[in-house]
Amino acid sequence: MDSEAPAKRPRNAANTRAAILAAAKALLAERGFAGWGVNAIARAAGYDKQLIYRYFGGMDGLAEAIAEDVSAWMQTALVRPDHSAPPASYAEMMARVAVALLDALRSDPLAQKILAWELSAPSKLATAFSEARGKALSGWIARERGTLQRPAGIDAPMLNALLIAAIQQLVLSGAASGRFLGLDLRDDAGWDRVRSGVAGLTRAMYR
Amino acid sequence: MDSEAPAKRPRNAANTRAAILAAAKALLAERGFAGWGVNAIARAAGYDKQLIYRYFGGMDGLAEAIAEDVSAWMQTALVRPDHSAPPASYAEMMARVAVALLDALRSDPLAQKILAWELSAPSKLATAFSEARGKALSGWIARERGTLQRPAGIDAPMLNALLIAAIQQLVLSGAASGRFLGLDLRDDAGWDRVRSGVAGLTRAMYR
DNA sequence: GGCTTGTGTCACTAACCGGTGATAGTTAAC
DNA sequence: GTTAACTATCACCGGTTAGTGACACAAGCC
Repeated sequence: MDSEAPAKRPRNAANTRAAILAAAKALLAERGFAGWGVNAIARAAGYDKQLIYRYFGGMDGLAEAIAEDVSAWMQTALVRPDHSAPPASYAEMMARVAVALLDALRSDPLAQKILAWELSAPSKLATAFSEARGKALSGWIARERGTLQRPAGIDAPMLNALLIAAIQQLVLSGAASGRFLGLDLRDDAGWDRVRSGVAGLTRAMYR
Repeated sequence: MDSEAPAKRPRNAANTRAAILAAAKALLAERGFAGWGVNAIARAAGYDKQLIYRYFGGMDGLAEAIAEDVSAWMQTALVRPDHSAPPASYAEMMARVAVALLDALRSDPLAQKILAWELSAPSKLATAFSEARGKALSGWIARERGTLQRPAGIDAPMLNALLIAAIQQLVLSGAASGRFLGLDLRDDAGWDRVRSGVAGLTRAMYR
């Protein structure tokens, strides 16, 4: 019976730091940034909040650590699946990138919460993440583009920004309320419609 | 010298109610929903928070009152300026609607904060406002469309939703951080670029 | 053995939050 | 003038927050 023993954990600063970081990320992904603070995180991690100050220097440092973490993950996540045929045109390439971004965002509640945070309040985590995301995205597009000709006479960066903005907004709205204007974003059928809409829109842009 | 007199205000329930409502809206528009609560609102309005409970039944009622207020305003705000020529094509119509929506949203911090709130947490104010906004928008488009032919073979509601989603996201990002991906949204030059991008995109959609 | 360093917990503060009951002051009806 | 209803304020409650100082314990070093 070890039910009475206070569960002697081995003391290890690295492990503890990682556990706090994981708990902070999980809490942010689950419940968003409302009520995201030292008390809740320490409680969820099972450690005293004092350790958040000791290992991260407070919430700001913790937020930075999360931003680094997520950014690093994103750099590796945004890649074309091996051996898939390279895109035949700029329009085709952007259509693929857009749909891939949509699916990646939709399956990542943590990124959603950070994006929503970005829109609600300027913060260290938000801006750091925003810049990292921008770099990862443009690097991804540049890699995918390869030697493809960018269409002439068109403000392609602007159109791409509009496309990505639309995707972000739809993912955030879908996660928050399950719909956007008339669209039903609660099940895969709705998202299939969005995917084909995004693909069609991209081709129309660069036709 | 009335500097010592406690500024005897005439007692008037209607005035007080309006003052509280105005303070609540102003506070929400300025600082967003973080820290938006009875204490801050009562302090800003210059009345005791008890009156919020008496006149609105609490924060929920106050939020509903704001939603009604903003919805009513929106119904009247989304109209084509008098005597402007009716649009010649569906594409032209949607381009105008999109740019008008962009400008309207951009000049309304309160609507921005409510939209951002919608994305962060489901709430009565958010959902009520969301539905009202949807109705106002579709009504507006229907009115503007008049007898124009909707393009065939195209999922127009989907494309319009993407367009509006992009606009919303850009306005929110611009207000929060002044930029989106590579775009600079801090001054009118950046927004001019967005406007022409939106107009071009709309025409490309419905070409 | 003793001692230092690192790890983790506890207890406490001051400030804020939403919410409520009692009370004072004003107005209006009678 | 008296009384009743309305308007507004105050003082407090329990709970939560961020942040800090003091303490207990473990590991390793000498």
